[in-house]
Amino acid sequence: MARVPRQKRAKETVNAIIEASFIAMAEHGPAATTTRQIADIAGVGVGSLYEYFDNKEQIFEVMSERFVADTIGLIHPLTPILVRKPIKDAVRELLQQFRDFLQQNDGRYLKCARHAMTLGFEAHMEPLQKALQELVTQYLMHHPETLKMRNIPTMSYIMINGGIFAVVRHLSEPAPPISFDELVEGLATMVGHYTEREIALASSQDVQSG
Amino acid sequence: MARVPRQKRAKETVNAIIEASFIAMAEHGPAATTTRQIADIAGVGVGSLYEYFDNKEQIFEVMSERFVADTIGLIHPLTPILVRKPIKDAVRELLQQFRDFLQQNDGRYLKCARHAMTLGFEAHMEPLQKALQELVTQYLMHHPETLKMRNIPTMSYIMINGGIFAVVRHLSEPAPPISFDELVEGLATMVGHYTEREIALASSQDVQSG
DNA sequence: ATGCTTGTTCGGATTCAATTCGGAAAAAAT
DNA sequence: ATTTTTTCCGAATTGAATCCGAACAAGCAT
Repeated sequence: MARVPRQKRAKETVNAIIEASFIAMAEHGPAATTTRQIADIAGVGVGSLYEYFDNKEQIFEVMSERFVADTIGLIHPLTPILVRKPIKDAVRELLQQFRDFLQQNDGRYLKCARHAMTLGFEAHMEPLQKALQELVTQYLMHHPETLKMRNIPTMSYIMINGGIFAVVRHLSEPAPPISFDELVEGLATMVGHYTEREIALASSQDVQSG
Repeated sequence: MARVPRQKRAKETVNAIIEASFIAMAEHGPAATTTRQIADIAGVGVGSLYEYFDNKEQIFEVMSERFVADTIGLIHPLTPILVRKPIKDAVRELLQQFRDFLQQNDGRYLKCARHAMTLGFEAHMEPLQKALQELVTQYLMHHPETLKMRNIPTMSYIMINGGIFAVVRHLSEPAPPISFDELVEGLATMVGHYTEREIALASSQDVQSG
């Protein structure tokens, strides 16, 4: 941001701009969204955009940041609930909540997420990654038997990255070959089987070595 | 394309433009790549770009198509070799080949894949998806016991999409939390455990119902 | 209230990249 | 050699992004 809004009026302007960006973006996609459209929807002059944002790209960046922050806001309060559930239920619950989250506000987030990759939202994904990492860690602590698994960092890396992309990609497809529910079930099964198999292996190791 | 190149000279021009796009794109990213840069690198006038491409976006589209076609060119001849291997070996081999492929030409493909999402290259990914689907199908046919698994379409969807993204993302990260070998091993293990568990489940079903 | 300073808004002017266009040069066809 | 087709180009056009300075509002001391 070129400048920080000090007065209430200015803060409202900044907010209106971001809101307008979500709307314009959801409607036209990022490439076809012009500064004039954003300004018109926000009800401000074009020049005002540049008071608080260096350029159009930065507006989208702030949008992505807000999206990521809101997603974390979804995950964080969910954590204590998820860690009590069996792993497959936890995965299912998380993904269904995520879907509902994307579909609120007339699917605004969904439409943005669809185009989100079209922007550099990967860059802002790190906090989300951290939040999910934290969720995994919490989960493992509540289920000591899962700590027997090997390669926990590797597997959580795969599940988090692979999971995010599989979901976003699915949402981006106009005619996905499988339903969202099938995707959710598949991811839950995948995670479930992996942990079961690893725990079984760890137990047999115990028998052999101890 | 606005026009089709008929003479050899013209075909060379088109090729030079695409090559130049790869180079410019790898260096500056898609947003910062200008038509003038492409033209300069290709050694042609700006006007020439528009002889064979409707606009800049279309140049990127053709690039994406070439990238996808080249990737398929990697996978296709690999298929008969992979289908004979145990599943974990097949996954390892495929991923290592894919990494080498992305890193050739000074990482040109990798850099493009990194920004690829920034373009609409997802749109052109379908043939790649098909090729991988075909690989999975071939594999299943060569290993009849795996056909007992449930939800094969769902699981291949997850593995293909999740796998591609995990690899591209990992290779793009400046300081990844795990090594590439660990990632490969993790993905191989994940796939391996899943199939083992599913096959075991299917067998116990057989016992119960038959 | 009044004058002063700081913050805010705006839209015309400017800049810059994408795209167009018309004619010159090269290749092919006659 | 001449005509026709294909190719190439870069100056001119266009339109969106960005800048800027005047006009307007808010805060604040006197």
